[in-house]
Amino acid sequence: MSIDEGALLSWFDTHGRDLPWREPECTAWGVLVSEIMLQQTPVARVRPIWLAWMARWPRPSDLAASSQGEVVRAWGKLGYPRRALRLHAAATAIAAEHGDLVPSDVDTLLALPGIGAYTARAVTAFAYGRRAPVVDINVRRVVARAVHGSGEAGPASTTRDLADVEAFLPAEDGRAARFSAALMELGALVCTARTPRCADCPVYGDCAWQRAGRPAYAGPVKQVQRFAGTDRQVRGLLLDVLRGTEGPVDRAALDLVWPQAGQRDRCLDSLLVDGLLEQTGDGRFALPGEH
DNA sequence: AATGCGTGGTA
DNA sequence: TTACCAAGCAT
Repeated sequence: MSIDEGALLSWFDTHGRDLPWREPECTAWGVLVSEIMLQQTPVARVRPIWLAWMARWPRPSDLAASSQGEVVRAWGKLGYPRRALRLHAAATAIAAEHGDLVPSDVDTLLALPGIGAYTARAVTAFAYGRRAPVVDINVRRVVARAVHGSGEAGPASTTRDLADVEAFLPAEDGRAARFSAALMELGALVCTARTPRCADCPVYGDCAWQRAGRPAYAGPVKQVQRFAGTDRQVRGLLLDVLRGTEGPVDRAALDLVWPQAGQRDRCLDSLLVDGLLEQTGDGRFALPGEH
């Protein structure tokens, strides 16, 4: 079983979103920045930050010339701010080792910080129009349904997931890249996790899940991570204090954000270990490089 | 392989 | 309101 390329691409032409990182004039650096920002963060929240980011740092070397603190501040509340540090590190490596040009081959991209199996292939495909299986949660869900007839994707397995898509990816570079973008878009707009819009689906007629009578998902239930009360929440509150001020703050200001001293201290320490915060000579705390 | 890592919109 | 969900990565 496969996916009808013509039907999918025709649908993509009509219904694909106009996103700034899909514009023909968007650079490979712009594509890379978008892919990092979009890791676990919705398009609507990424768009304004991406626009500001690209206006301020149009090339990797521009970002590399800024401090980590400025980059973390510009990241704002996109979440998972370690991504901002990794992007800064990747930009530094690209500027220093790759002539300020984002690499185009998967293995070179994989060697950069913050770039994994998905992002490396997304950059290869979307920035350079090369053939590479691009597998994110949207693609895994579409494949699970349309190809395997399962209600949702099981646990991720890079090797298996890549092989799944490799099997039906068009052979030619440009067509493969466009096919991948369309497959992701279908998962994002139509073949959604909670309430799929099957009536609007361009591959409805070939969908294995439909043909099987839309059986309920029988695989392992994936645990939804709690947030309230976790270290993630406390780290976010601590970092938000620094984002909201210019210079270093003293400990008392950070003590206000969370009542439990033990957890607070643990989170503060982990932020220092991660390099998201630094301690000044007089014992205060600052974003990295901002003191 | 399972877990930790932010944040906010939606049903 | 709570629970789910969002273009993953590193360890």
